[in-house]
Amino acid sequence: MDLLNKKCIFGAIKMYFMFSLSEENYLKAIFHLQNSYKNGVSTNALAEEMQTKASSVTDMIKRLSEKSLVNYKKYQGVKLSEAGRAAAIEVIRKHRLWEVFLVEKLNFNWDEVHEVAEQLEHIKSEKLTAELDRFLGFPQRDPHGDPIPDSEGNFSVPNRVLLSELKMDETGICVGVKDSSTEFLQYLDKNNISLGATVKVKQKEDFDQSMLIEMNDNELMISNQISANLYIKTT
Amino acid sequence: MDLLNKKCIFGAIKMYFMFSLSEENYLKAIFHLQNSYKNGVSTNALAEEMQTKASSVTDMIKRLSEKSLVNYKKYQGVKLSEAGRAAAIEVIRKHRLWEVFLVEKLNFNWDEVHEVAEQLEHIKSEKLTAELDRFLGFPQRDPHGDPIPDSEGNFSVPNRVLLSELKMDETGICVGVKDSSTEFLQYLDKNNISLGATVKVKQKEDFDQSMLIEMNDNELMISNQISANLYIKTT
DNA sequence: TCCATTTTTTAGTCTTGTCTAAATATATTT
DNA sequence: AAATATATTTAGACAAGACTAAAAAATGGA
Ligand SMILES: [Mn+2]
Ligand SMILES: [Mn+2]
Ligand SMILES: [Mn+2]
Ligand SMILES: [Mn+2]
Repeated sequence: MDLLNKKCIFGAIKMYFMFSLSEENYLKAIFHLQNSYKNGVSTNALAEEMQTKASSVTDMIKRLSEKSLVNYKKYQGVKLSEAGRAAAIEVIRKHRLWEVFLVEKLNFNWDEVHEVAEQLEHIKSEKLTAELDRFLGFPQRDPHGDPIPDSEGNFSVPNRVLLSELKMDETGICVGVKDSSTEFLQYLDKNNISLGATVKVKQKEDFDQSMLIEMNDNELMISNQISANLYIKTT
Repeated sequence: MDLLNKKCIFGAIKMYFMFSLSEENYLKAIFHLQNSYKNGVSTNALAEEMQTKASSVTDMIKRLSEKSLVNYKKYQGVKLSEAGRAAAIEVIRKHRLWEVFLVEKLNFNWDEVHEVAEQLEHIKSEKLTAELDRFLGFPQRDPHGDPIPDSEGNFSVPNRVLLSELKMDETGICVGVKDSSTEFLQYLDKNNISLGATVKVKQKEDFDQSMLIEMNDNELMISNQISANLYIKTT
């Protein structure tokens, strides 16, 4: 092993905790997919998520497995180890903190932050992350309503449901988006749907699940594709 | 040419202005070395600056030359093209803006910012750079007194001399450091030498150029190694 | 159970950026 | 002008991370 010979801006000491940009992205993707793939994330799912080929995924999984960041048995899918989970959460923490920074301090709209945060999340400096967190006032949620892990990796799983699950006449507060794509967020902006606003389901169509909602004294008809991507805290 | 096939977070449009982390670091290094190597930066000088081998430098120079970022003839050293110079200045602009951010907003000391800025300078987002600049109030100098290029790449070459060039009884204001290493900056902190302070040369030793200076009602003996790394604006 | 389809892995190639060792060009002495 | 020393380039190898094509394993009917 010549791990210690690798160049590292922090010197040799922290070597074992440092991962490449690509490794970090895979860890993050596995973390997110583990919600849907409880007993092992499949190679194809990971390839889809990473916008790459299954063979590339297999290669990377082997490397991550070699470093004990994932548990992997051939053809059995992959799961994060404790170390892998911790590394993934650290990257997610940075991603979301930077998103808050971009929106709160640099006049970015919530639909513009993701791709820049994808770059910033890989900056390596414990002090930077800690100070950024403090500078932002230890935010609990990112601009899309997702929880921000603290420096220990702890975060509260938000108590929320999808708007599509609400029944007629139920109300709640819009607290997050499931889809953070530019397209979806721009649709929401255009239709005055924003986090923090109160929603009421005025009508619900059995056939296609489309619903008429009320928001800020405004009525709006939305399809299931929309309501299934909005998180609501019921009141 | 399959430039357009490369993955790029901005899509294909900006391809021709995007360079790899390594390419950017080489461009920056050449830019800095051009001050001392007016008629071409030598391979060895570049290898020394980049902490790598001469053969690796030759390889990279060929790639940069292929992309018209440098002008290169075998054995003749290398010079930045206009495009290469512009790219280098853009990276330096980002580096210095981030250094200001770290010191002004995130409680970093001026001896801690460099290695983090080395990472942040490669983040690609025009909006991010522009907004960071605005957020910081369009600073003219970084924490080490170096000029920050504006969005057009223009910067004022500061009117300053080295403290070592001052004669007995001359005074000035300390406006920058030539060496930004942690070690040097910590020495300065320890001895209460900071940018903005007034200096007076009280004595100068002909033999070794060491000098006795006065700063904030304090007298201090410094060697030539120190005085040759402090920039002074004479008053 | 056996066949067909899908999923996953392997084998071999490519690019970027690095390295060592060897060859060649330039510079400095004598 | 040689001879020597130094600087630079070439040749060949390697690692990370991607790809394509082909092989092998798992899965889901009939
Ligand atoms: Mn995001
Ligand atoms: Mn987000
Ligand atoms: Mn710096
Ligand atoms: Mn600086």
